[in-house]
Amino acid sequence: MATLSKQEIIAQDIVQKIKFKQYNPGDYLPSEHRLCELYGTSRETVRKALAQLTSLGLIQKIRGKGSLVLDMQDFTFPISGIVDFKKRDQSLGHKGSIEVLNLESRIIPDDFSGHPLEEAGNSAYWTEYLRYKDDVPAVLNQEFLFKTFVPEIKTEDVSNLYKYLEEKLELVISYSTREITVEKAPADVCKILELTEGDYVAVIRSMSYLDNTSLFQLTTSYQRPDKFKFIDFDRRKNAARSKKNAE
Amino acid sequence: MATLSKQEIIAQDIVQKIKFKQYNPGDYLPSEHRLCELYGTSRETVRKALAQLTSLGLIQKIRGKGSLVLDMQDFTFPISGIVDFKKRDQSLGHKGSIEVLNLESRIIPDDFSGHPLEEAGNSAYWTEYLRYKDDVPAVLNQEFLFKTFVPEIKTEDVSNLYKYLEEKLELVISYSTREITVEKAPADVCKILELTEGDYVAVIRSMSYLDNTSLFQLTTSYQRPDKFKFIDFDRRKNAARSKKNAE
DNA sequence: TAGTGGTCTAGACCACCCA
DNA sequence: GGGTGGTCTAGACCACTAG
Repeated sequence: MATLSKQEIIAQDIVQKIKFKQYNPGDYLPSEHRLCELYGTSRETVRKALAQLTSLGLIQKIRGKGSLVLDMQDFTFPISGIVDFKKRDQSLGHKGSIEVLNLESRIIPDDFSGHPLEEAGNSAYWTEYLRYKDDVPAVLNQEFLFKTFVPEIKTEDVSNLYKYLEEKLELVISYSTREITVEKAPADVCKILELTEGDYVAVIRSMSYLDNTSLFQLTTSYQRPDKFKFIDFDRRKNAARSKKNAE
Repeated sequence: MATLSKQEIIAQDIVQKIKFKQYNPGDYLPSEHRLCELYGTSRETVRKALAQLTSLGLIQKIRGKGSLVLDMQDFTFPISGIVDFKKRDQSLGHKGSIEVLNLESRIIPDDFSGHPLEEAGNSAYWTEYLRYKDDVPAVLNQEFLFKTFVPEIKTEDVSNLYKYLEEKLELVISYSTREITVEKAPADVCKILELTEGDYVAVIRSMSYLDNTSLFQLTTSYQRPDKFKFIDFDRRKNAARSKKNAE
């Protein structure tokens, strides 16, 4: 069973209400005071819930006025990351949209795709899989999964990797770093993504960590340029608010 | 004068101490209790400061143990965004690394670079500028700045745009949305970035907003593929922690 | 068992917006 | 002036880690 904190419950409830148009873009949410009453909690707890929505870009808090619901129409939930699903999730093409090309044991090499690897020599699973969008091979993923944390994995688990890792292996995935570049596609990648020699691809290299800061996954993802879109919501870290700035 | 909250002061102080190796990757920060004493504040305030560092990817909090300083060596500060400066900031090439090609008044067109524009018809400044990296033209920016918020701007202000907007115009820039794609470069962009016809570029389209949610800036940024790198730190939104998951 | 972080509370005072 | 969000406090109880 899932155990959710009050702030989580409140946050998710408001997210749902935004999603299903109970609160609309341009509206203000009920005031924090009112939300305290509605959920029977203290103000700090409500504020922590609202802080989550703020960092997701769902609301903007305006001092003296309230919490304004933003218009994120163009941003399919979730807000940030690779848009790797069609807007309207057709029933066809949904199933079987991932094809696992390879799954085998390998020792971590000295370097992988430019990653600096302190973990060289460890055992891991190596897997390659292809994701289709609009029935076109759109993304080729190549990755290592460290056996220390993933002792066993089957082909069918790869299609729903995070579900498998979190629910079956009960790993707590915590954070990852990503690096996006644009590069000429290697010949083998070209072939798989049905590109012509010399074409460019977007390359995403990422390292993913558990909550105890252990690296468990190394991924290189080659994205067909015409199928690639990365979206991002960014809040400016207000280094300092100012009245009258003296340089 | 800048007015910083306690949590900001604490956060920045710890950031500095990490930056200057007073706290090192692999170390634990002083406990929250200890930090309360050190800064003379309550625990919630300390925790808000640590929450900032967590979302920046500087630390990882581990229950029962402490706040571990992460190794973000490969991530030049700031953590997320376009890496648009050389690792070691040489004195040459630093000055004059931006060349303003164009600055003029224009009416917002019906669409711009695929942006859906409700603001069509408004007056704005239109500016194009070129950013050099390693003495090569690396990024071409084309953007609109709405005159409602930017009534006046000079060529020299463009080279330090956000400094001008925040310090001189006292605008409070709050958030922005970004979209990254990979596209064939238009002919004029090719010429400016010294690419050959048909080459690809990374394109970043962004919309930037003030703290009252007003859109004030629309940008399209063409990045030479060999000079483009986007880095990102991502925390997994823990939908639910679980003991034993039932489906 | 002692120490750590995770969550929550019921107040308080302030700055801002608006009628 | 009354309502809003921004910040801070001094407690409390819990869950987890470690020796």
